Amino acid sequence: MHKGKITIHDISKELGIDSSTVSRALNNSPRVSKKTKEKISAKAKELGYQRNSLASKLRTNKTHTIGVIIPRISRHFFASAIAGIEETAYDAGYDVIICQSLDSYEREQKLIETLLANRVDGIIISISMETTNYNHLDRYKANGFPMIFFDRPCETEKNTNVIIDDFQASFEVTEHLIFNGYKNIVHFSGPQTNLLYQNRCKGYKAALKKHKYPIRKEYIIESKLMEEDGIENAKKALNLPNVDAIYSANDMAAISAMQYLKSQNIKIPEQIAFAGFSNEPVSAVIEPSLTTVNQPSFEMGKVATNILFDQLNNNTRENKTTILEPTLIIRNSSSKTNNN
Amino acid sequence: MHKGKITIHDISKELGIDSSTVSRALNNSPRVSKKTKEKISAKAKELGYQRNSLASKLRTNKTHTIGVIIPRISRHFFASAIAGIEETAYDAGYDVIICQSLDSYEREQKLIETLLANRVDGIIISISMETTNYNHLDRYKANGFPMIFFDRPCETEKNTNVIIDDFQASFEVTEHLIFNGYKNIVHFSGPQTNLLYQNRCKGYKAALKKHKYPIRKEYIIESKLMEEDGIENAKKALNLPNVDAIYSANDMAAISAMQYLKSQNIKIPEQIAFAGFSNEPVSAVIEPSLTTVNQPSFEMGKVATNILFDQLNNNTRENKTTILEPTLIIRNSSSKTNNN
DNA sequence: TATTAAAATACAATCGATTGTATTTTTGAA
DNA sequence: TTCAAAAATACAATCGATTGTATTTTAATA
Repeated sequence: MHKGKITIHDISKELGIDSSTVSRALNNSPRVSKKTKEKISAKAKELGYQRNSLASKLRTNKTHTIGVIIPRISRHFFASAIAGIEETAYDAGYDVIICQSLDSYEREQKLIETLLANRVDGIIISISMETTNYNHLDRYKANGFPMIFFDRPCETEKNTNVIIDDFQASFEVTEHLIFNGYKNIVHFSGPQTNLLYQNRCKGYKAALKKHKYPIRKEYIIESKLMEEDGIENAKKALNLPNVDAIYSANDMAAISAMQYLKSQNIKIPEQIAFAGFSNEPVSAVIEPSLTTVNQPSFEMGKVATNILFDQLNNNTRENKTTILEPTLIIRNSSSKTNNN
Repeated sequence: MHKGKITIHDISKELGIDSSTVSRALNNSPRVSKKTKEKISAKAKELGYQRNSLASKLRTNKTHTIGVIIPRISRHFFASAIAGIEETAYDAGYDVIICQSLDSYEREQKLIETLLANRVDGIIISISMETTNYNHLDRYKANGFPMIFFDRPCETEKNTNVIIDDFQASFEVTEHLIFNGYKNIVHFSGPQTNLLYQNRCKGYKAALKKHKYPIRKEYIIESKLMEEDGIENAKKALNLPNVDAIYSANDMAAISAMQYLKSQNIKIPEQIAFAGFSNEPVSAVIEPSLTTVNQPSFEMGKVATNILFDQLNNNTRENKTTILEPTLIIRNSSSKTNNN
């Protein structure tokens, strides 16, 4: 048997009913009588008919598909956001195509092209760390396609962003460390080309400033915050004088830094306290458990998707930024007492 | 501006060149002169032409897309397998559509339908835990589409599977525990409808048998091995006499069980030793670090994809099972001595 | 029964790209 | 310069489903 051989025309011929009627019947159009519908769907089943979505999408110019581009699916935050996106999308009868940019600009560009070529109805994207210009996105948006940014906002003028208050969360984490008596807090920051990491860095600085602590450039270590960066950063931190706490802009780097310091017999939090960001599951398992910030990832996915559908249904392209509230999760890595 | 408005016909009109020539030029056909190609691609760029893949796929009956269905993207094993799949696929000029079944049979069924409707060239799947019949898959395969099963094999007669030697790995884990002096080993098993968990269970039993240890039904606790199951299972294990080790058929349940036991002040591995399966990253971070089995996930993805391409290119549908070798990773949760 | 409105179905064009065949243009050899 | 071969381009059908319009059938009313 050949690939997806059966078409509405096969059904049409077998029954002597025009293919337009077959199409309408399969789409449950009121223009087809009940009796005919039954005959058609019975025959469709008999022949193993499987609609060709490509043809349908081509004709209707509607794919009922949204594209999602994220840095990597293995991060809990993104996996959870995708869950939120999929739930909302499937309820609305939309399919979701998940793509990972692996934080590569080139790949992100290609993915956009592919999604464009496949005529997705809209895109939800968390831009890659490498992305510093937005030409590839502008071109897409110029076509009038809706595009929602989440987690990592897009800096250019008019965009729809769904983010958390990174500044505020970062401020709270830092202040939490300060309240617990830590004075020389190193910050592992991400690429400053990205607004998200800029904001987290600003929050850190603002907290120091509020409490009249000095802001020292060398205490801000910039990297891509991958696992290996955490170790490198930890080494750098050890070479700085008096460091008694490290606040990492993501959990990944915090975890590997902690592992490294533990291997060097440095006590956490007694000698160096820790805080991370994102609440990856592993942060609850490591000892001491890692103080971090929980982002409402699932909700973010839902919100982003709903906004996308709003824009699609009302054919508007508003440029609002929606800010969701993160929560500080205090665990054992950041308090001098009470460490079980 | 309207959606993806520019077509080859627009270019055709503007230049007074037939659309067939435009199409050939854009596909770099030798039938079009260099000069014309240049004119066309310049105009295409100028107009912001974006090929409509849907039309192309419809016409050629080739989508250059493969579908991947896995239980969940958040599992490290699957994320890593996907990396292997994507790398291989992209090198061959194929797109990949990732879908998660969330271990639901119903969802898996729908996903197959969607992929079918979108005429993917082939499917790579790790079936859901709930899946016990294969009608939805058979129907797909009956159409002559290639389908590769990985990790969780398909039991029905003729299939192409890429799996690891679960029996052997499980046997080794269990024997490792036995060698370390553990005598009453509980096994957390997954749904026995799934060959994978059957094999892991068999390996466990075989090791006990070899060393003349009794196989006790109540020592085999079956569940879906989710996080919450680990806790439940741990409670059950505590009610059994003399339990001194737990071997869980996945890391997830092992980790949550360990966390629970630790909260009950039970010493690991002194009182109860642990071993898991899959080598989730968290298993290296928990204390004590968890002995587990590493599956060559990335390689599995690559192998599965290459087999798929073989079948596509040679138009064969062989039914081989490829078995990859897992490795036992011995950490601190399973040895009575040397626990740092 | 005749007439007409409503319901059901058929016809035909279309979505955008591809591709076999036909035609025109160019090139090169005689 | 002439003509065949080769190169370049044009024509037209096609993939499978959808949809506006036209036609036929059925049902309802007078």
